[in-house]
Amino acid sequence: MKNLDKIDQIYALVLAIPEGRVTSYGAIAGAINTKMGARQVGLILSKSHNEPVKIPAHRVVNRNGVLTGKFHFGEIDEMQKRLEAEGIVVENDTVKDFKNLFWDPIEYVNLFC
DNA sequence: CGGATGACGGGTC
DNA sequence: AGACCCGCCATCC
Repeated sequence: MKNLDKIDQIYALVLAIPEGRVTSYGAIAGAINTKMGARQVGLILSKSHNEPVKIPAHRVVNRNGVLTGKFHFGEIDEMQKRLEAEGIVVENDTVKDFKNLFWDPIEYVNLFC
């Protein structure tokens, strides 16, 4: 993890999010040893669609469980459809039962220490 | 080089 | 609960 570029660390964590679970931008930023904030994580993910590797960026929402990145998936409801395809209930652009579906990336990082 | 911008978050009221 | 402000920093003119 340490030798990877910050962007690769973000990608690695997002790729590690299990199906049917979600996390937040701030949680990812906090799990990585970086001075970057949650905002930068969102900025990186906004470009992730150009990457050769498929990044499940739809599993990343903001701290309130709101699908703030929905405008970057082409179709306006593409993000929501991908989440619902994994069994996640989305109501009014917000992940239902977000607190319970939340996947903390810090636990994943700790496995490699 | 500097100001504006943004898939954010924490704090305050 | 919800509106608001302010710090954050990579990126883009």
